[in-house]
Amino acid sequence: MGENGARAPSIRDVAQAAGVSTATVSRTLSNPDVVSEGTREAVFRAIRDTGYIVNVAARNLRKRETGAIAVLVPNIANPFFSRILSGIAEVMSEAGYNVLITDTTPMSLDDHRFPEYFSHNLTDGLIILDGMLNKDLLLNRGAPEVRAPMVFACEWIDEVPRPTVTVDNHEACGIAVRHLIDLGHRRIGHLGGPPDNVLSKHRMRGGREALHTNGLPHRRDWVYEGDFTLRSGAKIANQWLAQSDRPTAVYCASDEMAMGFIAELNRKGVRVPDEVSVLGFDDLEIAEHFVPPLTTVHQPRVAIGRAAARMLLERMNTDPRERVLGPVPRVVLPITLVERGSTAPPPSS
Amino acid sequence: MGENGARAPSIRDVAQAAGVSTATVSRTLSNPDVVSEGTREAVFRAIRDTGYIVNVAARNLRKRETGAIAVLVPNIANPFFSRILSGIAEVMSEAGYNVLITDTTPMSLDDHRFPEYFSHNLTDGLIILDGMLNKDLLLNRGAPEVRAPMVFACEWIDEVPRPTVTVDNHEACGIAVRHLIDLGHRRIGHLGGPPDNVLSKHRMRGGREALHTNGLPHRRDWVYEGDFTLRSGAKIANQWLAQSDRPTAVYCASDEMAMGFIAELNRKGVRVPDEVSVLGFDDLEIAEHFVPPLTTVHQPRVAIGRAAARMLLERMNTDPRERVLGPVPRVVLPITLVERGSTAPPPSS
DNA sequence: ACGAGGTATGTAATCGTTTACAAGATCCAA
DNA sequence: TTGGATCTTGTAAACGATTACATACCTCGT
Repeated sequence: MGENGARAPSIRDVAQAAGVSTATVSRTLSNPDVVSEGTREAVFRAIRDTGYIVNVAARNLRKRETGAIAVLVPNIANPFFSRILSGIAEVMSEAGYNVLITDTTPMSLDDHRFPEYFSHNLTDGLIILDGMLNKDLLLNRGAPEVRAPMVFACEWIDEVPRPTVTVDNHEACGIAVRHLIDLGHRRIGHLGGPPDNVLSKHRMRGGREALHTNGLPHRRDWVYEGDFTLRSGAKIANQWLAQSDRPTAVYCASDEMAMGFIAELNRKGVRVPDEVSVLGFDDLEIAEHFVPPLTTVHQPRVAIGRAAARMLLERMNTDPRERVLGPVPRVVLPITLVERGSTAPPPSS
Repeated sequence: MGENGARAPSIRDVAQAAGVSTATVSRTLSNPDVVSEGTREAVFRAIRDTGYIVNVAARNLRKRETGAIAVLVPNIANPFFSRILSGIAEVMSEAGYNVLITDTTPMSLDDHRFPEYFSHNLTDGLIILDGMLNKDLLLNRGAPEVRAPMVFACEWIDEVPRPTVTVDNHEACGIAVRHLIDLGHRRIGHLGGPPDNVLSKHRMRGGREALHTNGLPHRRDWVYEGDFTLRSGAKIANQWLAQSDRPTAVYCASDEMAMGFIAELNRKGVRVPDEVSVLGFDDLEIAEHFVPPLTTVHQPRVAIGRAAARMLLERMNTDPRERVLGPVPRVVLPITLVERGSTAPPPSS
């Protein structure tokens, strides 16, 4: 690697240039008030002259903290996460922390580099948005009280008991289904996410129970397996079209699937909501601007981010022993159904 | 902070448990082949038993490299960036690097924490997707040969001479406008991005020149100022509606604006492309699934990410002196127009 | 004039690794 | 048996900051 003699100026160079000790330089930087005015000026001038930037690695090593947290996102391509990240960034940067985002998808690193994230010296804490991480990696890594505290948001892993911020996915889908029933639908299907995903499971079950409660059938051939993406929504549209006996309404595990579904139907000349009602989940920015505007379950995404950040902050400030022994807080944020244009009474047929 | 006696096991603990020196442990980890089989096993066992995780801060300090790069994104909420990030992550993790993403929006850090990113000890390199960063912060920070190499992608800053990966925005908008002209449009408007953004400028000018070349007017009241977002597209729709003398086609500086524009018109009962043609820019995932499917300028986003990553890798491997003295490479990737359903001949009126 | 109390600075240990160098062991050819 | 190679391991010096502690210098009341 391009190693040659040149080195970035260190605190020593600054000290020398300012005619003081390194301790004084350090103090000037971290606590300007304790040094005399003359010294302070000399040090700042020396910093400017030398072009000094603190060596973060050295500081982190010595202080045993980094001033940064990491967010592990399953898929940055999913616009769902962006607002959550905003919420996190907002609270965290106010608290003086840097926020580093990592996509867990390309993590072939998994076994190698991954554990280092938990080592309390790359970051001071972790917010995990990915419920599919290897749980052994998360657990079997030495005493938890010496590891960086972590909290789950949105998704979680049942076997890993950590603080969690979620919405009531179960309840949400109950509300969604009830909305469709209120519109007069009796034949209700579901576009689900990947079957091994926690959210998929809860969303599926929530709807199923609501159907049961209302004496409606939960038909196997009316639940379609997708993966939260636009593309899978479009694919399911074709499955739906191919059926002779179809639901008149579907509720989806994500807005993207709902939109992919609608777009593909549109292309095939089937109008939403005239011929079939579609109900989304997430309330992405675009949902309101889609054609037709999407009826969907609104998740308070910024609030989720903020809550997760605040919870992490709190965990980072509690004694590790207590953190391990104490209860595991869980906060559940309220969702709301926002009715727009993609749902309507079933075709009178 | 929750500091108590407990400490994560260090390499010393492992060495003791395995009955070897710390040097041997270190070697076992970084280069297993040089130690004898017995030792290797003992060390690995000790690592397992103690739950040891390497202290990244200490390693970074000593090795003077971090094995990570940072990507500075202006706004993660913008789905445009996601595929670029995938491209970057792909080649970077293959090269053994971690990718850390930071949103520059909430960077009140700006003056304080920000420069540390350039200090070659938080990351080994930088990919900057934000052309609005403070250029003084980027430049006036000591000798460039001791700072982390950086490359721009998508956006850039003229005053900061660094390698760049872009598309020909100017040309792209020429093609866009020509497409509209070919369809028969003579009254062509533009939804632009923030006026101080590099991309906005180039996209605007490219279209204007094509209009000139074809003897068509570039009317001030037909260029609308937005900020790349859905919301601004919707706002502009209302401006358009309020005009008595309107363009019959608009080309937009982003897909989001195009979609916001279309959705708002739709809500007001104006159909696209029947009454007005709309041409986007970016070719987001959703563009194809929008109703109507968006005609738009396709940016090879994954390729952009890959190219930027490869370029950074190359810069990180060239001698710092040479890097500073040598030429500044620029790669321009080809764009294509993808014709879908949001453009059509003007209303016959 | 003296000591207490306060302020400003310096000295030096420390954080947990990596690695140049030295040294001990083993092996084999002469 | 001896003298290199070759392998394996240990010793100890970095890396560049922070901070507990010591020290020197003032100020001021008595």
